[in-house]
Amino acid sequence: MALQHDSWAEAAEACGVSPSAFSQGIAALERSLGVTLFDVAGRRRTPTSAAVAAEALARRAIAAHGALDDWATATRTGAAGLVRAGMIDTAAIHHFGDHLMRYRRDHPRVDLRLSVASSAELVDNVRAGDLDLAVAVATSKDPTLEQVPLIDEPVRVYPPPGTPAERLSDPTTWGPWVSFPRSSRTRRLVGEALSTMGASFDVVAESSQPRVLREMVRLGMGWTALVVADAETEPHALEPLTPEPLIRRRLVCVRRRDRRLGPAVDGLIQLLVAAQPTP
Amino acid sequence: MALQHDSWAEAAEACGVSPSAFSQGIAALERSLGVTLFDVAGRRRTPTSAAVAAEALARRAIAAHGALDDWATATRTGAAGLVRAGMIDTAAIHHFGDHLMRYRRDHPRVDLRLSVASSAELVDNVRAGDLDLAVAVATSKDPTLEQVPLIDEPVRVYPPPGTPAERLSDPTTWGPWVSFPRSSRTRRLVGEALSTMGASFDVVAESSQPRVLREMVRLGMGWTALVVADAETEPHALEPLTPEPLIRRRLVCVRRRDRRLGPAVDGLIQLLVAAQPTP
DNA sequence: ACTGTAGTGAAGTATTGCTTCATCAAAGCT
DNA sequence: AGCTTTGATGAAGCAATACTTCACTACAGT
Repeated sequence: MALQHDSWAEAAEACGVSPSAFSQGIAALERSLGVTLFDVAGRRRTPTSAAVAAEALARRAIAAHGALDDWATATRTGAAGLVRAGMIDTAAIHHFGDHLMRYRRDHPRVDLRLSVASSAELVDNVRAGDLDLAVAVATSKDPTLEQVPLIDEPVRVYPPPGTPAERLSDPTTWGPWVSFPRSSRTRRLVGEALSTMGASFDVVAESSQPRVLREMVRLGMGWTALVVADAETEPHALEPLTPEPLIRRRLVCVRRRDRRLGPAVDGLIQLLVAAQPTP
Repeated sequence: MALQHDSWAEAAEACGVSPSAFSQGIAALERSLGVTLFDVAGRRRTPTSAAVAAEALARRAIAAHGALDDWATATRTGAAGLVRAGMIDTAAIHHFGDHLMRYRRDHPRVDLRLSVASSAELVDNVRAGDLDLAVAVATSKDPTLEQVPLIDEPVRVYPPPGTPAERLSDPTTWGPWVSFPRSSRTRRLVGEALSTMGASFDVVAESSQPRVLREMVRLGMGWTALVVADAETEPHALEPLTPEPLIRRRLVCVRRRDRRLGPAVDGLIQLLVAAQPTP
């Protein structure tokens, strides 16, 4: 601004333009505003009282513009933005809980919203565009979705405590079962694996919460097949039938292929793929 | 903004430009910000989550710019601005008090600052540029100042109550006097008038306040010559020697000729010159 | 009075933003 | 499927804007 410079030419230089351009610019501004900003006394230009008021308003306008610029650079670098992420409970709690905390701490200007739900719901939300990314059990091929593998989790079989040893070795005698609700991807995978082994998979109790399934097994309601992280954690950890997993459940990061995500989302995804699975 | 319009072309029309220009403009904006604002799905353009954040910031910037515009029009019409006015006490109280109140009421966005002082001080301040206008006793010709006449005030002679009748008719027996301080313009004018009449003008008591001079006369300390509005108002109004005025004091509106005043100042001046002198 | 200098106007030029026209791809229709 | 319609975009051209350089005027300081 010209208010704090003594000479017209000095102010022009501060603006980085020639004195002539500065003069023309001020004249054009006065014309467009219809307000005289400077009194002319000899070769001296004295700012009018109107000029100081105009300067305050002009500074606010410039600051508002600069705020947009700042936001743009922050968004460009991934320091700011909106990230709508979804995770299944195991991922949110066991595998990526501290990663999420760390991301939150390192990116305070990112608005990270996490929703925990079942794989099916998460993938549906990603498809609808309500979620930017989801960590879920790998789904069938879908050309509109991109799935990058994150973690392979072993799923083991857990009989109720006190099950006779002869039943343990014969899969046809396994069951009955407690498992996730019918819509669960894991339940479907487990069911398929048991069928190929010749075992029945009659589910006598359901819950979406691994904690609840674990307690049911402890109470003798039935067998279950769970991810190790869900089954063998205290309190009341279960004893696996064998160390060998029944199947391996693959957790992937799902996102829409057509949607260009912001750098903030990319940053979170990179963090997830770089994360070593917590054993 | 394009966020609330369904089609790209519709938004372009709302902006008053061709669809092509709109497309180019958005592309340029995305390029300059370095942030993708719209996802392209088929021929559909879906605003990114970044776009809604950017829109909020952009609206603020536009509003700030509009505020400057509003201020400019307000200033142009005289509805807003800064007015630094000066008046001698008589003008501020008797002649223009209610005019000032009215102006304040009608122009709430005008920052009106009134300073009451002697004519000499006021004119000095106008000369220095610290006052935009002053209502004062007419001064000697000064090419840098413009003086527009406002009011002619009669100045009458007031003897102390109980003065012998034979002294009243003979100016050479008038006096002694109480009057304004030596720097006062009115005092000088009165002194000159009395001299030409052959009367002495020995001042035995001074005050810048007409109220005080009036009381001194009532207490018999001496004669005075005052503007009617100052002398003949209750309480303790004085009795004039004759209805004919000794002199007429001319109040003028003084302003610097070289300084371009804002419309707010012009409005006040017009109000003053249009004001009928309160009798 | 002279001279240096600050501010301004005029002419020319580069950049910007717009329009029109052409092109391309996605929807919609039969 | 094939055709047509339509909406977004790129290219060329044009107008407006903002900047530069250069010349000029008038103030200021010796």
